[in-house]
Amino acid sequence: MVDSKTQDKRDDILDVAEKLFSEKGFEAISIREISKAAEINIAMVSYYFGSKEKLYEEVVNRKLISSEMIIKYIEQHETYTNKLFAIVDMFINKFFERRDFQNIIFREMAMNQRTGMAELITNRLHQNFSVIQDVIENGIKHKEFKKVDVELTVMTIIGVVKTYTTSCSIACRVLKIDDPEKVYDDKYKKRLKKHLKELLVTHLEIKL
Amino acid sequence: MVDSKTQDKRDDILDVAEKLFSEKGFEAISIREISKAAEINIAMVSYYFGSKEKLYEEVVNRKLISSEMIIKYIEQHETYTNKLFAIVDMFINKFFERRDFQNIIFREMAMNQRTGMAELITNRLHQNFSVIQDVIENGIKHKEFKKVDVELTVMTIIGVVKTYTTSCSIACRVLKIDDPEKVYDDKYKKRLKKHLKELLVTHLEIKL
DNA sequence: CAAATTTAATTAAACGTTTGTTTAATTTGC
DNA sequence: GCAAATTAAACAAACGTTTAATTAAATTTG
Repeated sequence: MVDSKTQDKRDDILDVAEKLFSEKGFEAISIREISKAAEINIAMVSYYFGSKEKLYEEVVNRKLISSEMIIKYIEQHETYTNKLFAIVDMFINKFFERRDFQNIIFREMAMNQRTGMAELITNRLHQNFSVIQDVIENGIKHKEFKKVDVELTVMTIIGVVKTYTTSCSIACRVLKIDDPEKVYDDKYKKRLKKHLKELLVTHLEIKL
Repeated sequence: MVDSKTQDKRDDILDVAEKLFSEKGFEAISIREISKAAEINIAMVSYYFGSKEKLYEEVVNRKLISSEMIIKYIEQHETYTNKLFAIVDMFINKFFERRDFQNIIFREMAMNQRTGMAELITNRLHQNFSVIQDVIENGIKHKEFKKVDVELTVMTIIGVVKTYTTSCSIACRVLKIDDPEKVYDDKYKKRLKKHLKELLVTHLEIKL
């Protein structure tokens, strides 16, 4: 069994690494910076994780949303409309609370480096996207939604949320927000949810 | 006056650097890699551009879309609907032909490093977004569009295109495309344009 | 117009840093 | 007293940049 105190230390390092990696990227952050921020010796990263790359893999792996989680989250809702709305809520919530992490994910997606890592992420993301796709497809089949380009509709949902959370400085300017931290206020979270749902209501011709 | 042969060499280096930076990011690419790919001596980068950072700045600067270009492109269209459609066409065209470059831009946006560079990009992007915003706002004012959340609608337009072009591997999986290069086929370009326009038509309640 | 001279382009080698990782010694907790 | 945790120091490799020497091109001169 893993010592709980040791686990805490590991988690500390993972948290710090996640924050730094997300801010500046994998290559731009040195083990020395991570060690300093986590207040540990440089050698401890190799000691705990083996290498910088393996540390990074663990950072990514531990926070990926599982499609099972999404399915469990939406299965309690009756109509496809409500399932879809639940997905919107969930995704925006997750993106807002894990905004640091999302930066890592989508930066990794935009590159073809570290192919193993990219493949892992692609697989997991695709699973998540498939859940959304299924809901929309079933909604169409049951005449709850109008026929649309399902795949691109999925990308639209992700695209809006992703752009909002990963291009914070642009969001600030567009929304005329003075303090970058306010971008993640509840006020704007609600506004984003409202916008995305209205967009889907008209696009899918949902009758409320 | 700058020698045209020298200018060609510079452009060669800029092209190679753009490709490599876009694939793996600024920090992950060394001057030695760039030199090798461009078939020049390592010292030539410093000689031509001063430093790696200044080379990067030039890579970014020379390909940013100017808002003047957008304005000129759309002013020939009469209705706000056609202006908006022209914007959609233009953005998708630009994103498709400059997909390498877009990776750089949005990676830079997601980070807060190199603050000077980020600020430059933010300013330029914001100008471009403002043009779209103006069109939508005026369309609403002239009753051509329904009242919507204009700012988030702008982010939606950008978000879809951006997600499509900068997450190629995900686009492949979602759209069931076997060869990554096909993602940028005309077929899919048309499909994306069609989807985005239909999305806007319903969202803004445009009567065609 | 060719030779001489100056300027620009290009090169290989070396520079000092910083990188990720390892080693071997020391401290800590049980 | 022993194993695990932690440390400081050292490692080779790679980094961006600079240097000083050489070649190529352009300009001036006789």
